[in-house]
Amino acid sequence: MSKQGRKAQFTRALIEARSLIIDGSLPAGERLTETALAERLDLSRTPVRQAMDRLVDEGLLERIDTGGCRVARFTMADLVDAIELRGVLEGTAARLAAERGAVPEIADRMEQVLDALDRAVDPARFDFRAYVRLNEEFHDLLARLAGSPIVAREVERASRLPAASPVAFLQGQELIPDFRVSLGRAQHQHRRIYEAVRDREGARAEALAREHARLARANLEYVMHEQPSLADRVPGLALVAG
Amino acid sequence: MSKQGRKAQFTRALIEARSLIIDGSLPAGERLTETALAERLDLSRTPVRQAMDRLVDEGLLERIDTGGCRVARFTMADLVDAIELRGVLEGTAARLAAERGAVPEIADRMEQVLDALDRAVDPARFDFRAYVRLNEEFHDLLARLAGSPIVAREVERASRLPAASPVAFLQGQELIPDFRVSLGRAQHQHRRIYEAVRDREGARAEALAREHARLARANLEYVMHEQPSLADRVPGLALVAG
DNA sequence: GGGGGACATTCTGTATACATTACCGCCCCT
DNA sequence: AGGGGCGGTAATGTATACAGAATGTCCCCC
Repeated sequence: MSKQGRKAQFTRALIEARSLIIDGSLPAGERLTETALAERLDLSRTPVRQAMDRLVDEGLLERIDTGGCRVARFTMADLVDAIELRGVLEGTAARLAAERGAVPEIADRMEQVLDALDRAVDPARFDFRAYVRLNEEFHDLLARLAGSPIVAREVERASRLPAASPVAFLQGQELIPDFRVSLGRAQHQHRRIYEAVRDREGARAEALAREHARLARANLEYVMHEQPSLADRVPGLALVAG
Repeated sequence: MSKQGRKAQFTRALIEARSLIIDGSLPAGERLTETALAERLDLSRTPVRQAMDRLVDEGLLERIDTGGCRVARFTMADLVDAIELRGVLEGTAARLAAERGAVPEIADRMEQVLDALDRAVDPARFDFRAYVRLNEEFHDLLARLAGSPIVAREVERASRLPAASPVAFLQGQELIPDFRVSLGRAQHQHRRIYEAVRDREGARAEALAREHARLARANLEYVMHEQPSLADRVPGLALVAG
């Protein structure tokens, strides 16, 4: 048994199984048994079962009544809904932060992140990797800005739905013609969201955060309609039926 | 091993453990080990562990870094947020149903439920048990009205957060002076929500659904401030610190 | 040739064994 | 007397054994 990490086998099972599903090695709709997966990953059934439970929770697997699982089959509509939901929940986080006042330490950090994002999208010293990292931190901070663990938790959960994550399309975006323009637009929205929260404009903050999530939807639609060849660059898009 | 049910032990562990937490037998903050719970429920660790995983997911338990769990400690603010979230998500379900058109079969059933609810709150033939059952069905139908499995799933998840369920306060409500008036008000809102969905008034439907969840908040605040003695009649209120 | 039923296989759900790790209290040393 | 190390105990993580259920398969009978 591996010495590193307290739940090493479980973690490995979770990560590897998730990869298998997301990159399409396990085709959507395929039946998946504990035993088969355990053998494939060379693990015992115990950690594999836990990992499968977790993946069911994440929505990547569906339980079958009789036992065992099936790889979830997503439609475009499902991904659109997942993105919409993330927008709604981030919007709620933003609105509550505006109404109740933002947690000062998180707001401070957010200002730093926004400044850093400005630098990252500056054409003179464009830094894609920095953008990805900072964008992720922005969304994490936004989830926690209202100081509500319950809200933060659900925002983060919604971000784990397939292709709903704020970072899901950044990979593919590298290959989209004017993606730098798109990142600049996103950063503009980041600023406006924070501004609305700071100025206690709850409705505006909510609406802006929702609209911000629409960027992901636009990217989704672009990839699916204009560049289906990029679909395998975006995590989870292999799951989409048809 | 029990003959009845495919996951009888797991189910028993989940239900009994949840009861122990919700009714306060396991005080908030208390450390809870697999072994201890397994012994207490007279089960092996395997189903107990799965049940604990699930309860962590539901938010009733918190994982401890080192392994093991702690019974979650909720504040009033947490319950308020949980209710707010349910309102936001039901609002989203209602708005999307309005924007995209409601699923006809679900809308049909909803009209029947609304008629039945009218009868249940009619003072002449008031029927509390029927109200509880129909109210639950109304909220279930609302979650699915937009025809989005993703949205329905998250609405239902939010309803499982402690004391956030649409039915959480009905128990205690029996003991509140003019609770019949309150039920009538709730039913009035049910009607208006459905009406807005039917007439494709998305913003109105969303706002009404959010406001409807505020009834739960009002009940929460009433119980906590006016009738703390009722707190143990409402599932989950025993978890609230202070 | 097709359908149905008994059998075999496989899988799940549960219990339990085993090794590793964390926890707790005690004692010793300074 | 207080703090730090040390050992015992208990709990976790993982593997595996076993029984019951589900699935399918193969053969026989029609």
